[in-house]
Amino acid sequence: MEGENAIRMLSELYKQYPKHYIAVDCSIFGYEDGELKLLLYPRGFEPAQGKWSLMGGFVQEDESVEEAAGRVLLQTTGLKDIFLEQGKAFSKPDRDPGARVISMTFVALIRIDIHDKDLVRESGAHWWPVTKLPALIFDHEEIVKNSLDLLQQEASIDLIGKDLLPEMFTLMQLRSLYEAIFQKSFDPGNFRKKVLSVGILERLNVKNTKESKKGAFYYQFKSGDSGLRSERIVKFP
Amino acid sequence: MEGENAIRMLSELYKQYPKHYIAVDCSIFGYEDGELKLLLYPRGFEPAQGKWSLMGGFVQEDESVEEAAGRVLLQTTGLKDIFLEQGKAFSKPDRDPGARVISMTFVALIRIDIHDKDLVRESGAHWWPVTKLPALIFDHEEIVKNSLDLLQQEASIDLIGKDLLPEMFTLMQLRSLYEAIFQKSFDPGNFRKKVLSVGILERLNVKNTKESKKGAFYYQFKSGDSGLRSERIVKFP
DNA sequence: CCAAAAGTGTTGCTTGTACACCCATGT
DNA sequence: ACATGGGTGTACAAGCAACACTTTTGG
Repeated sequence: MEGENAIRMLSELYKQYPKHYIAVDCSIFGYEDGELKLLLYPRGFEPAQGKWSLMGGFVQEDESVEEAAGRVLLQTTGLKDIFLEQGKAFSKPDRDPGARVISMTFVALIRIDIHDKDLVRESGAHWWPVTKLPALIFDHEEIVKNSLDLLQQEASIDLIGKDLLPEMFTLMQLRSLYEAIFQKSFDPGNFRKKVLSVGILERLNVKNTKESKKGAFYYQFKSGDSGLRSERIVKFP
Repeated sequence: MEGENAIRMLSELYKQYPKHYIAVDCSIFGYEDGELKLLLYPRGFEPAQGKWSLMGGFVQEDESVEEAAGRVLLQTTGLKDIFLEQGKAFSKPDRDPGARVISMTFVALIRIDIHDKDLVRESGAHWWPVTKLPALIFDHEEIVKNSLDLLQQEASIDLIGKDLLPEMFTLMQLRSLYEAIFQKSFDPGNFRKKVLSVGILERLNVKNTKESKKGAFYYQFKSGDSGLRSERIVKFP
C-alpha cells in the first residue's frame, strides 16, 4: 500500500540521526512539620556515591514522558493521580558521566500524610527539608532550583494547598505552607482575606484547638473540584 | 583506575534502557504588516504531504537541546543569538508515524526585517499569519497553541518588542504588536503610559509621518541592555 | 473643515499593605 | 493576667480602566 511505503521510507530517513537515553527526574515536594520537604534517594554506588539524587527513571518505548513521571511517582510513593508539572529539559551532553542522558524534569506535590511510607522506607529514600538539602549528584541541584521556581510560580497563580495539606487544615497551616514555599512571611490578616476571596475554600464547623488557645476553624477545598485555575493569590516578590 | 571502572559499570547499567529520537521543533514568530506571523515549512512527501510543519531538526550527540534549537534557527533564518524559550516536551509514543520521536519545543522571536530572506525562500518556508494557519502535520497544531500561550505569558511579563520590531518604532506599532499577540485591543492612552512607565524605552527626535497625519515619535529600546526581566506590563486577560 | 492618530489629564474602582484592635483561652 | 494565635476592620498608596480633551495635519 502506498501509505505504508511512505511510512517505511520515513523510518529510513530517521535512521541517520542518533538516539538518546531519556530520563525523567522528579522533584517530589511534600509538607510536614511546618517545612517544605523534598524526597531524595541515596546514591549507593560510584560515581558520586554518598550523594543524593532526585527520584527518576528512564522513559520506555511505549510511554510518554508524563506517563514515565507518573510511573516513577507510583513506584516510589505508591500514589497515582498526582499533581505533576513539567519543567525544563536538562541536556548538556556531559551532564551524566555514564552516558549522554537527556533529562525531562517534573515537579510533583504530594500529601506526606497519605503516601506509602513503607515503600519510601524500603527504597532508602528520605524527606529532606528544602532549606537543608544534602549534596546532590550531577546537575540535580540546578534542577531543584528550577523546580522551586516552578513551584513558586504555580503557588502564586493557584491555591495549591490541596496537594500538600491534609483534607482539613487551618488557615494558619495554609499560611505556613506558603511561607515555606516562598521563604518569607505573610501578614496573617491579609493572607486570610486573600485566600478566602478566591472562593474555593469552605469553612467547616470543626475547630483545631491544639495549635492555638482560641481554636481555629478547619477549612477544606470545595468539593466541586478545583481542576480549574483559580485567580492569582500571591504576587511574586 | 577506580573511577573509570565505576563509570564503565554505569554505562553498562544504562544499556538495558531504550534510546529515542529527540527532535526540536521551533515556533518561529515574526511581526510584519501589523500581523503576528509564524514560519512554516511545506511537507513535500508522504505521509502528510501538502501539510505544513514547524521548523525542526534532530538533536545530535554533542549538543544540548538549546544548541539544537539554535542550530535550526541559524540554518533556517541565518540568525544567531535569538530570543529562544523552551516549551513543553511532546512525547506521545505514536505522535510521529515514522518512528517514536520525542519533541522538545521552542518559541523563537525574530525580526522579519533582518532575517535572511533568501535562505527562507530557498527552503520553501513561508510566513503565515497566526490567524490563518494552514493544516499542520502530526501534533504541530497543539504545539503552536502551546507556543502562543508561552508567547503571551512572556509578553505579559516582559516588553518583548525588541525581538520583533525594527530598531526604531512608534508606540502605535508596539501596541499593534501587542494587539496581534493577545488578539485584543488596548486603550492607546493607557498602553502608552504603561510601556513608558517600565522605563526601558527611549524617545528619539525623529518622527514617523507616514502612518499618521500628526506624526509620531520613534522610540527605541535603551541600549543599556535589557537582558534583565522588566516589570510585568500587561495583566493576562 | 473633518477625520484620524498623537499625546495628556482626570476620575473612580480595585487591590495590596501596613497596621490597629478585640476575642478566646491554656498556662 | 497575659501571651498567643484567631479574626475583623481601617487607612493609605498604587495601579488600572474608562474616557474626555487638546493638538496636529493630510485630504
